[in-house]
Amino acid sequence: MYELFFQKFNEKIALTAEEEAFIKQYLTPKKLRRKQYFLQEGDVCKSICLVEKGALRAYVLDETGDEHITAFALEGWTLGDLYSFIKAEPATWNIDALEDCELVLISKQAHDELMQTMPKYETYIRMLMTDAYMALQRRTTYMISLPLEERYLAFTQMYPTLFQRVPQHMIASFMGLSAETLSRVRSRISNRK
Amino acid sequence: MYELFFQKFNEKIALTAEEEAFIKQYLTPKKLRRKQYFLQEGDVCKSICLVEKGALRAYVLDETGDEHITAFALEGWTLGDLYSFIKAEPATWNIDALEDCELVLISKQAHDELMQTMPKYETYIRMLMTDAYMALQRRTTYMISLPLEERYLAFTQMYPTLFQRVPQHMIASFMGLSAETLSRVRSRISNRK
DNA sequence: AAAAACCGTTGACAAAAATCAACGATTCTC
DNA sequence: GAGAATCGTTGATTTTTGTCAACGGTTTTT
Repeated sequence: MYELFFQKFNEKIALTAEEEAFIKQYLTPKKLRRKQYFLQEGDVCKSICLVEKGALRAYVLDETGDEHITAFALEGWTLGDLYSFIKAEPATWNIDALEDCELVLISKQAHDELMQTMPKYETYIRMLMTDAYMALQRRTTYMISLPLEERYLAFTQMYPTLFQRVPQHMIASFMGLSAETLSRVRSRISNRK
Repeated sequence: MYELFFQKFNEKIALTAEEEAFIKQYLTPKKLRRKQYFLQEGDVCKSICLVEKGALRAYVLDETGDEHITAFALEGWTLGDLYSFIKAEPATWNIDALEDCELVLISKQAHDELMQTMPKYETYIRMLMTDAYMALQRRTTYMISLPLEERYLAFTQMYPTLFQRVPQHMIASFMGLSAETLSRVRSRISNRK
């Protein structure tokens, strides 16, 4: 159990068997069926999760009830409404399962205790945050600076697995486009080759 | 010297006078005249900086030579091309001074040594990253989910000082809009009141 | 196994944003 | 202090994107 969680951890910071056992005490497994919520808007995000199996998406609803996808998570990725998790305020994001999922949960309490007692955990979180920030920065830079077709190609290269696995209208939403526009962007790209 | 740097640090993690003195050894002051570069695309970002006085902007150039502003920094903010800084790869961002500036620089080497030797520094950086990530996440969420007028108002509230201090066409660029469109958005907002 | 929901694409049209040009009013620069 | 550059706005036009509707082909649900 928790294979991917510790694989990802060890890629950043090597852990001894004892350290792994220590951390395991703070983790909780959770299974989620397709379409089930991991988090609903208004609730406090009490845990962040790592995806062992399956796929999640995060989205916000606008005033007309339309969904706008803000993030995805596939195997090995970590997801949560970070603002809500850190500040213990109501979440603005909804997170639900695109496929049946196996998750590893770290509760806020577990997170705080690990942060206090285990320097390696803090280092891991720091590195995770740094990587997440760099990735989001790149996404944002592409959003404002690349024309649509280049942006789509850049995103494809940034998240190749994701784009194969997730319906295109969700990719469109993630990019801030209508499904029809993305479909036309794709057809323009294939015509120009 | 370094007043704002240590003020910001102490807001997160309280430092003793000895600890401040220790950190000071790793810092370098730098003055920058308006329009001077802090970083140019293609160079490796060897330092991140905290702004003691003045204002910076970061931008990328597209294939037609147009600028797209990716970030600003006012007094107390930290800025750099993080990806380039961490990975020691050529920067994709340009950073220059919008006003005459006084900066505090942390070189990559200083950063790495502090990270190794001083747990409080790592904690500070972790918190800085976390805050930066949450802020960027909010910006990204607004970008894809809010209609233009609401987005502008949300950004105004998110960065009130910035919006007073920086020319509007740069705000437009930061939001991924043309200057003319932002001007019209603003006039629509004032007319509806 | 049948019905329902979902998916991606296309066409016609409407709405939104970019572009180009011009203007007066600062503000910088020399 | 004069000339040049920058700034924000507005109008006219073009381009881009969203919206609405329809379709055939999946996949899900029951």
